[in-house]
Amino acid sequence: MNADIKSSSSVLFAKALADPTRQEIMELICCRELSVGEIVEAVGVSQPTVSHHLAILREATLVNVRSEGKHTFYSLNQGRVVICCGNLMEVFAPQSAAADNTVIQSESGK
Amino acid sequence: MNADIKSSSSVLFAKALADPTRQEIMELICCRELSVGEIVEAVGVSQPTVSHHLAILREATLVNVRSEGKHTFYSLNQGRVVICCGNLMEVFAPQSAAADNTVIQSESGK
DNA sequence: TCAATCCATAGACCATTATCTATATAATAA
DNA sequence: TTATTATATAGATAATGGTCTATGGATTGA
Repeated sequence: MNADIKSSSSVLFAKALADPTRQEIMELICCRELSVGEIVEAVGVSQPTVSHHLAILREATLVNVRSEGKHTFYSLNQGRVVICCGNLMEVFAPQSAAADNTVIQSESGK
Repeated sequence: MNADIKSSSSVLFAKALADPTRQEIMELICCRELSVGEIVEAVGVSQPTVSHHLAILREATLVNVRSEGKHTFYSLNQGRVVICCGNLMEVFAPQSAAADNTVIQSESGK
């Protein structure tokens, strides 16, 4: 076990969150779909930079993507956030009551 | 609100977790105290590198530190992990049942 | 078909970071 | 005191990462 923590999903998840612009994007699309253009307008960086961040979020399976005509809509995968946070707590807070909470368990096991 | 997400504790937390060596160290000291030398022996990088990683974990208040003679013992701050994960879920998974779990709420409010 | 729009990718550039060696500091032992 | 051990800090180096401009591919409208 624990063969390659380097490519573990926990590291991938943390890396995806380890940038303020990405967290800003995640907040924007947390509870709604936004097109790339709308995200660009909101965060104030260039369109390729936003695409770059979205690619990282995609690779971490943290976003849902939907294409419609010329537009591509992104929304946050909240369930994935819950699963990843649950995994972190299972590994790094096993002695905490929250770490083996049944709600989190059932989410992470789906 | 949301004045400077750049220096937010969520970004600091994610950055602390965004390295495989640091996650390895966190696992090692998750449920016990280890001296710096013991950590060095376990992770296979140089002592200054381990000290560097421990400094980052300290700045994220993710470790408890105790000095005893020549030795310095580190252990993981599990409660902090729970709080930070709870914050992440509140922000990035507000529509999930796990995000406003009472156990997490009481922990993050202490 | 042609032009315009939307988004992704490529490449360059600069900042950050992970790692190392060397050294400083602090505590203990001789 | 002097030597030894344990840890932190400083500085150098190489890799990673965030951002930009330029460009390509796909879709739509004229």
